[in-house]
Amino acid sequence: MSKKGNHYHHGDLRGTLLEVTARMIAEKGVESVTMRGLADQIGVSRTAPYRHFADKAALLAAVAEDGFNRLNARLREAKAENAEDALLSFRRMCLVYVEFAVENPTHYRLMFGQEVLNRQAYPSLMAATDVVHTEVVAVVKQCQQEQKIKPGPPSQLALAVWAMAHGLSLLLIDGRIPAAGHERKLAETTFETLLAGLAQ
Amino acid sequence: MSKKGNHYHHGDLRGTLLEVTARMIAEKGVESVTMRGLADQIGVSRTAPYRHFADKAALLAAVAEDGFNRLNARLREAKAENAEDALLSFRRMCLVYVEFAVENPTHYRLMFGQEVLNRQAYPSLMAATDVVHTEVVAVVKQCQQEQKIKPGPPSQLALAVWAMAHGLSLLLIDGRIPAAGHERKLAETTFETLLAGLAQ
DNA sequence: TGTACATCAGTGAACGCGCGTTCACTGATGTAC
DNA sequence: TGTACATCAGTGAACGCGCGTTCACTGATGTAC
Repeated sequence: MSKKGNHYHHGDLRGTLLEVTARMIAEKGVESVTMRGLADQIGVSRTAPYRHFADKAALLAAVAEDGFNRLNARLREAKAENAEDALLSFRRMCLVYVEFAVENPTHYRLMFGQEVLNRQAYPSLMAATDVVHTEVVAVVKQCQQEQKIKPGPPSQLALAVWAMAHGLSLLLIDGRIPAAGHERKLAETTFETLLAGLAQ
Repeated sequence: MSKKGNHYHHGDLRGTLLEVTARMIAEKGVESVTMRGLADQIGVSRTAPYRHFADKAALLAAVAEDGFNRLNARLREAKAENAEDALLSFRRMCLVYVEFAVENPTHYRLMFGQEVLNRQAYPSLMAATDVVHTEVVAVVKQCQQEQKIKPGPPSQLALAVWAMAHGLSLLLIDGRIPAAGHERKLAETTFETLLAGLAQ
């Protein structure tokens, strides 16, 4: 904890790397992230990061994983806030999802993009990714129990939801829909349409 | 047309560039495309491509545009085949869309990805992109006229469709859904769910 | 409490590579007369 | 039909850059006795 004056041992370089990488991604996109630039910006030698991450891919994988964890936390939060009403949970989760993407566009792209190839090599990243799917499936099941969503394989119905959320997020992020400002409204009506199809 | 023996003038370097780039993208992904590699593979000097494209970005934009044109052609074809039944047109177009993406994953990613930044600089690319949206809107309108889709702003309903198609395509392409082989079936049931919501 | 030593997070210089692109040029083509 | 010349698609060498990563190293830390 004696940080002052200690320029040799950084204290929490790993954490700082994750943090600064995330900030660089947010500000300038993934392609702006370089191992050298990162080290320079943190004020550490260019080889220091390699003490904490085997290579650049590993660092990006960790950052992507962090993103999934944040998204998952928000999804769970949305669910918990409306624990008594599954359908409301569902609606909130859909919106929260798109909200997250719109607020963290470059990070969202990293999470789903091709910068991290070879995802098999990062089991914890894959696990974090799976949680999204699991959460959606769970809430669908709950809605089915409350008879707000038609019967059928939950994972299949959940897929429709995820596809919609993912597609809408990306179209918004990439500016393919002129929706500046009223993304929220747009997402709402879109999900209501889907929900109507899921009901019955 | 006297191609034989003429090694100086290629004949159709522009077309060949587009073709080979598309093939490289299909085989190894966009990141594998380099101006040098392209020239080498075609057997032309490394500067020759610059006679036809201002820079790499311009080449990729042209390839992306080509992709949109191919997709649009298939959408129109699907529509024309079922001109008498708007709802059938609609269904076919949805499936054709996902089919295209699954068959041309890397190309599809280029079309919607971040490799081509600065799309404003390529008006014809933007035009080709808009056609997708326009086509979907048109078929939605038609379905509304035949009272197969509920009333409401067609472009908004079309958005739900596009988002679903886009999201499903990407999830499939990126292997985030274990669906090897039965993508088609999966897409069908997913779109049916959406369609149920669009009906009424 | 003091010392010896293993451990590990840092350093700094350098390697080596592939890339996009520019430059001054040359060979082929097509058109005007 | 033959020649002069503008045009344009090619060439080949080279520039210059930023990048990820390796190497042999050194300074700080914590633990065993």
